[in-house]
Amino acid sequence: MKALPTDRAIALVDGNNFYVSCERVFNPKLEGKPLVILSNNDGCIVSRSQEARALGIPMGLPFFEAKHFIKSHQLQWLSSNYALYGDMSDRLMHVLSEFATQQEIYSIDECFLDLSGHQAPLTAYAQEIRQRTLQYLRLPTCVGIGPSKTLAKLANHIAKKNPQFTGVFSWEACHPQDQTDWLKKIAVDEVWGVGRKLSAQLHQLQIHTVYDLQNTNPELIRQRFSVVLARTVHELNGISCLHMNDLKNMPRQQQIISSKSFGQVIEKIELLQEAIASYVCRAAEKLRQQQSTCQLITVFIRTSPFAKNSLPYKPQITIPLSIATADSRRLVQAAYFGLKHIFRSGYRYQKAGIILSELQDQAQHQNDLFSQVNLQQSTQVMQTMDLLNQRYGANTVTLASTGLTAGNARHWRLRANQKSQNFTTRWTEIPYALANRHT
DNA sequence: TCTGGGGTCCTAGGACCC
DNA sequence: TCTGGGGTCCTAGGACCC
Repeated sequence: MKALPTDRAIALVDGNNFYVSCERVFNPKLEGKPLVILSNNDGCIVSRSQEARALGIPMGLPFFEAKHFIKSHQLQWLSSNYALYGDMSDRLMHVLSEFATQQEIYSIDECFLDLSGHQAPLTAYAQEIRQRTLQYLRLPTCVGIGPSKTLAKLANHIAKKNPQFTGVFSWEACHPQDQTDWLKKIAVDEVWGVGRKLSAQLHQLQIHTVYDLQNTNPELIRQRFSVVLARTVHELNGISCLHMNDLKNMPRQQQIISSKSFGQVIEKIELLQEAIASYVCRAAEKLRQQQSTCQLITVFIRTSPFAKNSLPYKPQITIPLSIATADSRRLVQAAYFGLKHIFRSGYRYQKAGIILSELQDQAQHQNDLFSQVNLQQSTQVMQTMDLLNQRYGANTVTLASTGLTAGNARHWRLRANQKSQNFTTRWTEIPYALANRHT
């Protein structure tokens, strides 16, 4: 039994049931009730309150399989409201940023903080962090602290599952024998980077607990699996291999995806075209926001993987662009070209999407000598479009190809039957008392 | 009837070249 | 006509994450 090193300290802070908590901030009536938040299309359950978990509702469950709880246990449900969660996330990250010199935002509801060099005990400091987010934003959080990111994640898991720690667990504050006990108690599939497939294979090698994996030769793991899992073994031993990517040295995003399931299956290419065009427009807007251009666009369409009595078909095609671009019109053109190639009639399509990749910095843009495209004009048109949409709301101006059919008639539109208001991002929807103050 | 969306990284294998 | 190995680059697909 050897103690984990203490020279480095990384904290993982994350919001408890983040989406649920965001909704409860603005609707306290939801407090103490079983509540679930649904994915796009009201398809799956993506966030559950403690009370909903207690009913045995697992993460990711298709909503229709949980609907009976609405009657039997007054289960409350909401469609997801990403504008709200995104905005609350920004606020949370800002509050947390004040507690460390280095912060890496890892997902909408969690970030790493580098606490190396801080005075022990770190658990007290972590409690302070929790108090602050609760006081400023009414968002409950948990904190896990360890010498590597992987151990910090694991510590966070322990903090969350064991109420006696009141939301904070730190390896450094833990006796070496207790450290070992925890590692022996936790299943290997809880480790960050070990998913379903890997854990099944690890079980075959008699590696069942975190402790087992920690004490396997990383070289052997590298040969049998990959460098990624070997790195995880090092991390579990307190040797930090995954470094902090804070905002300053954040690598640029490498691809932008926009895809969605349809409200109902569609069979006509015209409707697919509308959907694809609107996905391209959204992705291209993101592309311009980060001041990039792209060189490749991938289009994919697919039938439902769950449909029992129809053939599966899920083609995709990647179209190279002669010049890197961020012009929605050119991207839509290319996407249509691809769609025509892969489309086959007679199938019931349930989902489509596009991926922009080979992203480049707009500044390094190279124009093709032989191209007829007037770059400057293209940039101006796109800038104007983005500006109008920013000022007057999304989709004020868009390409005709995204469908001129009146709103609800668009078959491919999402279902979102029960969405809360945009409490923090739209003047017209912020809570009354607050709105009054500003008028 | 109803089953999410948006990312990252790595690897194996094919094409091509010398 | 027969016959080789090694390197690089690219892509598709798989695994993982939230």
